[in-house]
Amino acid sequence: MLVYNTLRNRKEEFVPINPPNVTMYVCGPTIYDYFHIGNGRTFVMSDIIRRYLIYKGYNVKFVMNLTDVDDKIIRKAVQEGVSTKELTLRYEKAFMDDIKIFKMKPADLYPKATEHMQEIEDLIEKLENKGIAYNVDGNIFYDVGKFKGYGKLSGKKTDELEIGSRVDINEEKRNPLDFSVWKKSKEGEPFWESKWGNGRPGWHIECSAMSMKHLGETIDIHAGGNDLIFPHHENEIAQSEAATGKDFAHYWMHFGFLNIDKQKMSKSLSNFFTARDILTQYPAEALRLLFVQSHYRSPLNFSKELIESAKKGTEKLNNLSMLILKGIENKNGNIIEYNFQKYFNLFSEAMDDDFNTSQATGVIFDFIRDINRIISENENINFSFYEDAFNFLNSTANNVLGIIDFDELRTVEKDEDDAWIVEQIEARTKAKLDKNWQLADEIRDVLSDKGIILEDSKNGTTYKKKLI
RNA sequence: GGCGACGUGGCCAAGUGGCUUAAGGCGUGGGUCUGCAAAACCUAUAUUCAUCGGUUCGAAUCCGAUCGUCGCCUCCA
Repeated sequence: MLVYNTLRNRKEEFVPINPPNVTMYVCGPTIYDYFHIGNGRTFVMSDIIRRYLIYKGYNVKFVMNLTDVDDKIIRKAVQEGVSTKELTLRYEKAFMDDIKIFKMKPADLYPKATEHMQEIEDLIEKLENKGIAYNVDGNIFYDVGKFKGYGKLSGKKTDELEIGSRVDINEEKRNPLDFSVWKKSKEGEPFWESKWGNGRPGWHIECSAMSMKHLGETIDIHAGGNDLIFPHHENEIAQSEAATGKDFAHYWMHFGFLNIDKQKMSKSLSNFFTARDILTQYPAEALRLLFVQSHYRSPLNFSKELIESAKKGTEKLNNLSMLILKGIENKNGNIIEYNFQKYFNLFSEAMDDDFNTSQATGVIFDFIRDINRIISENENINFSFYEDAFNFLNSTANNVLGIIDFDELRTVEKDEDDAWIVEQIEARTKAKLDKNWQLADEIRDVLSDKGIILEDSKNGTTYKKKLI
């Protein structure tokens, strides 16, 4: 299995430290607002990578942090006149709700900075003792010059950065590139007591401390959005590796941006859609399909047209899935020979190549066409064929990619199984026999208005529910 | 200024030296089925991969130049 490693800008064979265990850390959201679908792309794709590792038989420990101390949080809390605690709790809850409707598998752990003050303080102390961090009047800075590996992730050379071009130079720092690991608290800001006085941790230190605490000093995979490469991940490496003398993470994975009109979707440009907003208009499967149809490292330009076309694709997946669920009930019928294994192989082949979900999705759709053809060319097919088809789609499209939700389809089928609809269909069938087309169409329209779509076939009329 | 990514059909997108006479999704034209529709299937939709040169028996794929787009170097997924 190949994984693209930002550390060396190339695909590398994936070799976990302690197989079959895999440790994975993903930089999560700052919980001061609803997350947008650009953030959502990162979360969903890391969810899919995790699920594929599980599919491959790995035992994955997956940690995603929630940043709950930071300037933006403080600013917004002041604006709203609430405590930072109250604000972050609110958005933590919203985050949990949103990932649920996005159908992500919950992380094994969602550590928060405010709950790891001791670990953070210990780590800073370690850096200070080694002479890598220095104290200027209660502010602790990391001395970039003391870590010779600085820049190895982002490929930046410290003397080539345009220092001070976009941010004011802080006179307290020895080197303008040095960054805060501990910030002295200002008037009115939340603070934690420490041996250096009251203050709060810098942004990067929390991830170092929490990753090491929950997953170990060296982990397998550390992931996040493309914009975190520098300075966030670069600084995490600097802090962690200077403290331990060990590799911090073996594989660094980064996700491409979701753009709007070719521009990065971001809070500051206010060109974003929140995930919860989009997810009231489209099923999670449609958004997930949109994401997996392109490669996780490529930029993806979001538009109404794209999500609409993804929704159409989802309908195609669901139509066959419903047929399969019904077909499983047929205990008699003709046995069909079919090479399902071929598709499992093609799927793994695609995913093994740096999680090529785009190709893997192509495999799924090839499969769908094949199965649809077989179903339309054969009558009375035995349930074992449907069972095998279900197994393939369930373990790939459902369990790994999350673009089909069989559980939901099953409940939809059940919910709609009410007498009234059946009555209407029977009335329409009778009207059709009487060649009363007008009445038949009327009944169909009434049901359609209620979100029930009828489909006639040789074996009678079936119905399905419209997607949102 | 430095670093990095990218430019494939009407739209999205995989492929990165011969398996590809370029997957898959959406759209569009034609057909099968149907009272009509829907769904599904069949079929047609790029002699071509930004442009121009080069390497090679062979290039969308490698090299060079040019044009264009985006990102990072500030908080950011």
